[in-house]
Amino acid sequence: MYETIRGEWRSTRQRDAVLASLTACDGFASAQTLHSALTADGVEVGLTTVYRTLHLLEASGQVDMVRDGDGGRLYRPRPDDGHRHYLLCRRCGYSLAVDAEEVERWVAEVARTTGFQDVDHTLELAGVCNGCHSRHRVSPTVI
Amino acid sequence: MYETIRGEWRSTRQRDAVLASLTACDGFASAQTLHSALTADGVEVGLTTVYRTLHLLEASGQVDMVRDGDGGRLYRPRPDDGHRHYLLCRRCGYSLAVDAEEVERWVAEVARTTGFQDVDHTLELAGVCNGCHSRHRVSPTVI
DNA sequence: CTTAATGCAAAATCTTTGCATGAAC
DNA sequence: GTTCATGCAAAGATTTTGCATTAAG
Repeated sequence: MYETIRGEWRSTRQRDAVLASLTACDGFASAQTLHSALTADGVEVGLTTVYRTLHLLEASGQVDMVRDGDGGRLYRPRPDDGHRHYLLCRRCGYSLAVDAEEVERWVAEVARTTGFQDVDHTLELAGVCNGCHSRHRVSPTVI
Repeated sequence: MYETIRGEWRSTRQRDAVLASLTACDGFASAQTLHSALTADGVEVGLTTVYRTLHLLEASGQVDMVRDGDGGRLYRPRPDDGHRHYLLCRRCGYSLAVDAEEVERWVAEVARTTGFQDVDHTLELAGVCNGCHSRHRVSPTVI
């Protein structure tokens, strides 16, 4: 398992590095991307540890996770005020946090009317940002 | 590649079987689930073909795809009136189509205000249905 | 006949685990 | 010193491809 049953986890060089790296690259990054970035920077962290750390960070609410178009996991440090939704650019990977208050309310309403308990939701938006659209047809990048 | 560049695709025993099987099991099914079901029914279809057929069906808008909690793909025949969103029960896999008109409008508005082009969205709701909740704690099943 | 679909086995991803070693506290 | 974290290599799971064969139109 990934977590200490309960309580704080230890602070280690690797965990600090993963979080730092994730914070550094703004936008979303996958476990593999982070691992490569770290390695490129000469920071030695096992890929396994990156995965485990991201799980921890996600479970403790310090990072957000979204899925890319192929079901892969992408992470980003959580802005600071909880649950967020993003609009990602399909071409350049640029991401924009959007205010989804309206959707939150809608979800609550759906939960109420259907009688489902513990309803949670995932919502992801993807499009082509202004920049990419004007300088039309950039070679497709990450995400 | 999966598709004939343009134009109709051929009707085959396998494709019919996949679609029939997907239609039969209401609720969502994964490629693997369908393949097992078909095999169990004595219908011989390669797993590869199931994958390819599902891609085709999705691309042509005949089925909906959602992602389960682990990024796997689940498919279901599309109800008949386009784009749909679902509320899935985490325990039993029961699924309910929900009217997300409001969300559609919200997405359009976001697209407009951000200037992003070709914005599309994924929205998934998961909770615990009434049944599962009352007969509290059923062993977690699929999905 | 001509072109597309099938199915197998093999590859490619991405992610998780077993287990011995090493680092925190 | 205990307990937890690391990292490797290996296993899993899911999805995709190469290619020869078979079936559709």
